Amino acid sequence: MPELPEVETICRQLDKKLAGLKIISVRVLRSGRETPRGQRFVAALVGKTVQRIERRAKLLIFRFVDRSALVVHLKMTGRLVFIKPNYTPTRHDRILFEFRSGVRLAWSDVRQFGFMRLVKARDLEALIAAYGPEPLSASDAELADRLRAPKTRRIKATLLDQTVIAGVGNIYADEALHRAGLRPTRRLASLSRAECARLAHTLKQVLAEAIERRGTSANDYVDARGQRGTFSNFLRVYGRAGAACPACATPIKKIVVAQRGTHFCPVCQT
DNA sequence: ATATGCACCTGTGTGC
DNA sequence: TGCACACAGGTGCATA
Repeated sequence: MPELPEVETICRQLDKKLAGLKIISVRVLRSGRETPRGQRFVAALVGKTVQRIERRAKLLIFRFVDRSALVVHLKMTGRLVFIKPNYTPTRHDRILFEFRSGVRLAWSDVRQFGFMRLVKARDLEALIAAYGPEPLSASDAELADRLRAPKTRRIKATLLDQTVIAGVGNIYADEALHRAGLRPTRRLASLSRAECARLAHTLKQVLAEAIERRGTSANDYVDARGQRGTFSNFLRVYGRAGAACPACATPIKKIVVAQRGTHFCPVCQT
């Protein structure tokens, strides 16, 4: 589900409520392939105190005061939602956390693609280093340069590559390309410096706007308070195949690029 | 180097 | 109504 803006939204809400709190209980309800199972994980986590919660790429990082960290990837359908003490677990809940002061959190994941890993400070650094720069921290020039580097690749595939730029997923790749007036299938070698700069700019713009609206709920996504993101109402192409382009009223087309559904306006995007 | 296919899972929507 | 199939905010690996 979540891309950078959704993970950022959840991150801010978690940090606000959980920073400084100690974990007092952990209940593993469903352990899948990527779910920590058993007593070791629980025993290691109980008693740790959250220093703060950060986001890097699409990862949520619970940093503990002992310098270890819990790294979470929600993948397609993962959720982290605050729950009430009388909450009844659903079949998709994987782990329930209780913090001091009674705050509780549920991690659920319908498709079970997501993971949680408890790592030491060293391993965390290595994990984080593998990603490209954060688009909202990097300059337009740096982003444009990185986007231009793999010359023969399609621009959409490059946007989705987490080692080029971190945090961009299918929705915001399509939205940024529409705003920049670029076809997702364009090869990078064909992009002018100005076009790359334009794309870097629209990418940052669309990510920032989506964060302000607490993300996009195309389907299941909800934030940590269980609320849907409202950027869904401002999408220009994603999920709008056949509907009118907001700029020129031409019907939006849907094709497959880099194995992903890809939406674009055949007139505005060249 | 890049693209493609498939795998990991479950749920939902579509068309017959 | 039932059933088969395509597809879904992500990523990783094996093969062309």
